[in-house]
Amino acid sequence: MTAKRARQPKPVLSRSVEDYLKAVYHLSRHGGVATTKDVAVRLALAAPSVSTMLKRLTAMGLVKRVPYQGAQLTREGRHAALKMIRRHRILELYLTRHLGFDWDTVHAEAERLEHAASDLVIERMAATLGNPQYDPHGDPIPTADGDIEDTELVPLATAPVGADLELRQVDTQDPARLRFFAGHGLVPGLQLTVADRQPFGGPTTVLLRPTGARQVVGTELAQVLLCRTGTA
Amino acid sequence: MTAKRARQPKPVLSRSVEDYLKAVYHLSRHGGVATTKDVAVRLALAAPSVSTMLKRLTAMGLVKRVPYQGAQLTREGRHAALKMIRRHRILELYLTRHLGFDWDTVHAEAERLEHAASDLVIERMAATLGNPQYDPHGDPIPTADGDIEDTELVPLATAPVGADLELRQVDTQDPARLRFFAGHGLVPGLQLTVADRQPFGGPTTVLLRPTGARQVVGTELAQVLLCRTGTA
DNA sequence: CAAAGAAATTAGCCACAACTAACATTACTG
DNA sequence: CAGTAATGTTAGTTGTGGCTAATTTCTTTG
Repeated sequence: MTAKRARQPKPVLSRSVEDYLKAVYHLSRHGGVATTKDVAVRLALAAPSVSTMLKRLTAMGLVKRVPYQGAQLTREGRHAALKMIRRHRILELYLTRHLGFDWDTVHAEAERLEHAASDLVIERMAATLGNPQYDPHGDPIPTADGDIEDTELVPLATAPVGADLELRQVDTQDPARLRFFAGHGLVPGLQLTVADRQPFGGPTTVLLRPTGARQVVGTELAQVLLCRTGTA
Repeated sequence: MTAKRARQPKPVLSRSVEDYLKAVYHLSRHGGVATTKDVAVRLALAAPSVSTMLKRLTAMGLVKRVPYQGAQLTREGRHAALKMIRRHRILELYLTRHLGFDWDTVHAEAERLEHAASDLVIERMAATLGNPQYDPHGDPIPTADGDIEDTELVPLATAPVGADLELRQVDTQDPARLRFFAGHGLVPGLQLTVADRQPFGGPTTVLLRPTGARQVVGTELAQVLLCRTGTA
C-alpha cells in the first residue's frame, strides 16, 4: 500500500468550471485575489451564481477562498486554467494563420472551441504552427505542462518619454480597438520610441521605429499596449 | 402588416437537441421512423430520456411523432440535422487532410467539435478543402443550404457475383473495422469485381481492379461496404 | 385470442448551473 | 465612529436533461 500515487481520476471539468478557472486566473494573475464581483462581471453572471460556484470550486480543491475576501487558484486549479489558456491561444493563432481569421474576431471563436477540442487536436495544431510561443495578440502560450512566460511589460501609457520599446502584447479583446491597432501598424513586434506625452492623462506620441511614422495614442489605448523596454 | 416573414428567432439548439436530431435523421433516413429504443441505443441513453426529449422536439416543431410508434423529422428538423451532418463531415475531412488524423479516429473528434464550431469556421474549412463533396468515409457532405446527394448504393454483401463495382462509402465508425479496411486498401474510390460468394451467409471474394489482388470479406463487413454498380 | 414479452410512456427524482430576493459583512465617508 | 453604500452570501426557484421504477401499449406466439 505504499504508492497509490494520487491517481487523479480526472473527473473532467465542465465548460462552466473551465470558464471560472480562467477568469480567476486572469483576475488574480498579478498577485491579487479574484473577487466575486470581478468574476461576475467578467463572465457576465449574477454575483450569487459566482459565490456558489466558487464554493464548489473550493470543495473540489481548485480554488482557495476566504469568504468575503476573494479567491485564488490552487496549484491544481492553476494547472487546469493554464491548460485552457494554452488551448485558447493555440486556437487563436491557428484560426488566424490557417483559416483566415482576423485577430479581432478569433477570441470569440476560440472561446467556444477551447472546450470542445481534444488535447490531440490542440497539440496537432501547435505542431502545425511550429510550437509557437505567442498568440496573435502577443500573449504567451503556456507549455503543455503548464509553464508560462512571465515577462515584465510596461504599458505604453506609463513608459517614459524617450524610451525605446518593443510592443509585445495588445491586452484587449475588443474587436473595434483591435481593428484600430491593426490599421495603424500597432501589432506585437513593432519597435517604437516614445516621442511625447501630454500631461494630465493626455495622449502619448510614438515614433514607429522602422518607418519613423508618427502616431498619437490616447491614454485608454496606451494602457493596453504592453511593451518591453531596452530595445534600442 | 403584410410580411412578418417567419422571422425565425433562431433559438439556438442545445448540444443535446442537435444530437437527437442527427440520430433521428440517420435512423429514419431510409423511409422508416426512428423508434425510442433505436434512438436510445444510438445515443447511449435510457429510453425514458429519449421519450421525454422526443416530446419536447415535437413541441418545438422539429419532429413529427406518433406516440408508441416512432418519430420523423419535420422540414425544419431535417434542415437542422443536415446542418450538423455537414459540420461533422467537413470537420472529419479537415482533421484528416490538415491535422494528420486517421479516418478511424476523426469521428469522435468531430462529434465534439461540431457543436462548438461556428458557421464561419466550418465554411472556412470547407473553402480550404475546396468545397468537397465527400468525407473520408465516402459519406456525401450536405450543402450549406441543406441539400444532400442520395445515390443508390448496394452493400457489397448483396452485390451479384461478377459485378464490377466502385466502393463509394464505408458505413461504420468503428475504429477497428476502419483500420482493417484501410489496411487492405478498401477505401472509397476503389474499383473492384465480385469474384465469388460462399453460400449460407458466407464471405465474399473480390478482385481489387487496379492490382488484381484478391480479398476475402466476411458478411458482416461486406454489409457496410456500399458500392456503386456499373463501373466496368 | 389470451397471455407473455418487448417497447414506450408517465411519475418522480437528481445534478448542474443559472436566477431573484433577502440578509450579512466590509468599506467608505461625513 | 456611526451610517450608508458596495459587495458578498444564503435561501429558494427555475430550466435542462439525465436517471430508475412503475405503468401502459403494442406485438408476438402458444
